Amino acid sequence: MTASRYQPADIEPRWQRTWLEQGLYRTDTDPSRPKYYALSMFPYPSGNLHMGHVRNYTITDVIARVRRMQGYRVLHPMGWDAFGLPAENAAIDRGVHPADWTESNIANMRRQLQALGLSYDWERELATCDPRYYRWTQWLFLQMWHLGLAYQKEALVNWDPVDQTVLANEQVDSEGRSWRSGAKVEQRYLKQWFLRITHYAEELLQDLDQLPGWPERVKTMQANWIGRSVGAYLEFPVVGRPAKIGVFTTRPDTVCGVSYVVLAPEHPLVAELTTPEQRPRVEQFLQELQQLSPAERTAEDRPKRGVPIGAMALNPFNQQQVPVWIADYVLYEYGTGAVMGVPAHDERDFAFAQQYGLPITQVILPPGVDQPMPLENAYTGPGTLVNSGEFDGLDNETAKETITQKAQAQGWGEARVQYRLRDWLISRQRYWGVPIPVIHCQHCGVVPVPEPDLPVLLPRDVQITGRGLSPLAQLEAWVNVPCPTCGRPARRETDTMDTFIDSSWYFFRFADPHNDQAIFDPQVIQNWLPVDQYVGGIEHAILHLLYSRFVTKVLRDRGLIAFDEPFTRLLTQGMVQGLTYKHVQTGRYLPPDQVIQENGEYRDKETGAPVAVVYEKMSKSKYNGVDPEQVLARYGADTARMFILFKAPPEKDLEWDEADVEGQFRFLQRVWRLVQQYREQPPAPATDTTPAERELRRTIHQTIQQVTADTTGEYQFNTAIAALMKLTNALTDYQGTNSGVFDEGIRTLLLLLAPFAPHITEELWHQLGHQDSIHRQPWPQVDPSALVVDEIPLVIQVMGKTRGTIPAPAQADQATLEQLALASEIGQRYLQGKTIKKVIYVPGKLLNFVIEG
RNA sequence: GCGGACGUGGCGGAAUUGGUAGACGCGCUGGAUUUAGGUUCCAGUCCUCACGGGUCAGAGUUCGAGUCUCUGCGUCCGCACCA
Repeated sequence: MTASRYQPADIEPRWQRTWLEQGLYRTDTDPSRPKYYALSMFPYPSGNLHMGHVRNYTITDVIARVRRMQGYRVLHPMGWDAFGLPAENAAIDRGVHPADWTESNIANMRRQLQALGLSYDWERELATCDPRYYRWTQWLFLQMWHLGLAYQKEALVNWDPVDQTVLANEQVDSEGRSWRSGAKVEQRYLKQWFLRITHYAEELLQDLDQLPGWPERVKTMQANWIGRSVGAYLEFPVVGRPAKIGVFTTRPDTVCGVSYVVLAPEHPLVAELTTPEQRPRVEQFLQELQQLSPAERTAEDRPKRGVPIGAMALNPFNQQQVPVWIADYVLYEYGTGAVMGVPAHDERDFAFAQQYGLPITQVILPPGVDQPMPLENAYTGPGTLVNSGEFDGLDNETAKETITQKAQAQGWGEARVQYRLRDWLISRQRYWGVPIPVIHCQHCGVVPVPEPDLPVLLPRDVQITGRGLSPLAQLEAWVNVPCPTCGRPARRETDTMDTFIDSSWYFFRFADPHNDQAIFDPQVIQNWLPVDQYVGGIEHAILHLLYSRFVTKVLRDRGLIAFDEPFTRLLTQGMVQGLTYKHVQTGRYLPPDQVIQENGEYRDKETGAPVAVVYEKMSKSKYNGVDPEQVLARYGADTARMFILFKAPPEKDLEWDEADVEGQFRFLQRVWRLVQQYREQPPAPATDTTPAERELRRTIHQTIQQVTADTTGEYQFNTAIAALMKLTNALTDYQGTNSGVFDEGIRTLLLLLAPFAPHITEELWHQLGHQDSIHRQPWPQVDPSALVVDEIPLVIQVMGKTRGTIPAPAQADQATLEQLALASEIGQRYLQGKTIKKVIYVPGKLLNFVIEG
């Protein structure tokens, strides 16, 4: 037996070693080439790669490899989002230091990534927990501090009473429970650090239009998150007191319909304005609210509750006095934390007024209605003003402007744009994060750590118990420092930063990863950024992607970069789902070995209960995970990559299916055998090109066209691979001799397949006698002349119905083709004796005969 | 409730954007090779014996609709008292 077998376990590690030794994927910095920056969202080093990672990194790797072959200098780096809570949990659960735990996880995952054959430039690797990196995270924070974009304030935060720690909003589920302990979170007032992302709200919204390469869905989510509303700020003086209640409304046109004013329960004016008679009721109400989680309090199906606080407010537009209430449906964090209640024209106010018997005054008449009628629901549509004094008769859109202008002229208010976006709370009372580089001095206040003193190192020797204060706060030796300004005893900030800050600028650092003089050299950034193609999960549609856009704009305003947006194209890949068994009745998940199949039905092995077979996102608790290492051991990296790219388009969810994995393995085997047979075949002397060869050559160049389009335009790796399979089939079916065209076919197949299956193609390329790496070869070019055909199948339609095709000369004109069609069997059958009214001709494609009757 | 996306064979998915629906793969069926095979190869595989009919259902535009418009049904995702 001469033909060797395809054995990925042999060839893959060998080539991975060679590539690394040769520095094959070191970043090409030749400035004469166009740049391409391909980036996957870097992972949290949890210890093991999962299939989601494999999918993400394979996609970006193919893109990077194609661009390299096309002559671009490609930046394709990898690093580690290495700070975060799981490391502290490991310390608590197993007594490992977070740094050691993280380091060994990184080592393992780096090995796993290398086993996938990903073409990273490992010389640019970075980890956010490295002081050489987080020094610049601290520097970035100080820039924001100097710009007034970082500040401290008292804020309501989520407090987990079991874990004794603060949680970020995203770590609390929709029922108000901690993701880790499952405890109901409480609201506490704590002094926290914030970044003023709201300063950029308008620009973050507007610049979404600069991003045609982003999925519409992500842009919509960001726009909703920013939540721009146009309206007015209006002031209601409190009767008998100097205080004024400011409200934000999108409906200034309804101001004469105000029948009460509501403050959020947390509003500072509540204490000041509550009358002695009302105080007991108010305090009881506030206490009741304390018992509820934020999620419970704001649940929409909950009846709205409130109490009057005794004070009256004056509506300056009609001089009416209306009561001031507090109610649970008013959010302190949005707008001014106070609203005007217009029951007739706002659904929430309507419900509230009905419940408490407050007056409902209609001030907008729907079109075609000429006098107020009792309302069954709030009327929120357009109309004409009534009961509004001087504004009666105005259409309500005009009235919005007129009334806002009057408010402004009289000093009662102004036009205002309000955003839903809140400032970014970055304080974390945790150990494994970047220390916030400030010092609190009794005499000088908050003093930033001077830049030469950076980094503020995270001390190694700490007790991590998950109880009590932040671990850093307990390290007296670390906390106590002299004030940088006055030299007197002062204390370090003991909060660390949200890890989303670490990841909001890492893509800059990859361009200049070893710079120890600056966060980066602006020249180098200009040379590589923005990121041309960013790939990651949809779960970051808002958080990471919004934060990164914000930081980019800050750096731009600081004069360090000259562009507005960090990621030109964004691809959000779909989930990888596993075969999942769950009880039909209970929805409980079952391990595969607990399930038996009989007569096509799936049942619980023990109880016989019916079991549903579905695909769901892979997770330990669902017993549906597939370990990448096992797949690699069994089929090799090339098969895993091919499967994951072929099974579904990149944005769609992907169902892991062992049978399809084997299908890909079979395909690579076919390619292997094809090349082995080709090697054994003696080369034939040159002859005239046969029709079969012309046909094959056309297939070759159609494949080049298809694969090129699918890997550089709209990413459709599944159809690219389908085209490669077709080419393989065509080469296998080719009955001719070992001709020049066949040579071209084999060579082109390997070159086009190389970005997808880098190992087998490299091996076969060398077996064919090439010395240089296939991954350094230029990308095949389409020869337009190869696509030209002599004869086409012309589609014949009658009245729009396809009746078949006839072979026709490609160059023939319409009249000739019509003659051919009429003379053909199809023409005889369907057109004989009919009157042809009209003929539609699509050049090179079809003839459609429109006939009488 | 609001916003977005989507509905194509037994399954995953194709269809140059208005021009032969079902590429490619999985699965399945039959055959061949093999000591054997969960190997490989060959043939077939939308439905129908056929005429024909088919892209969730219904209507519309068009010579022609999976593709465009409207209505309905269904699925998925995001937001959810944001004034």
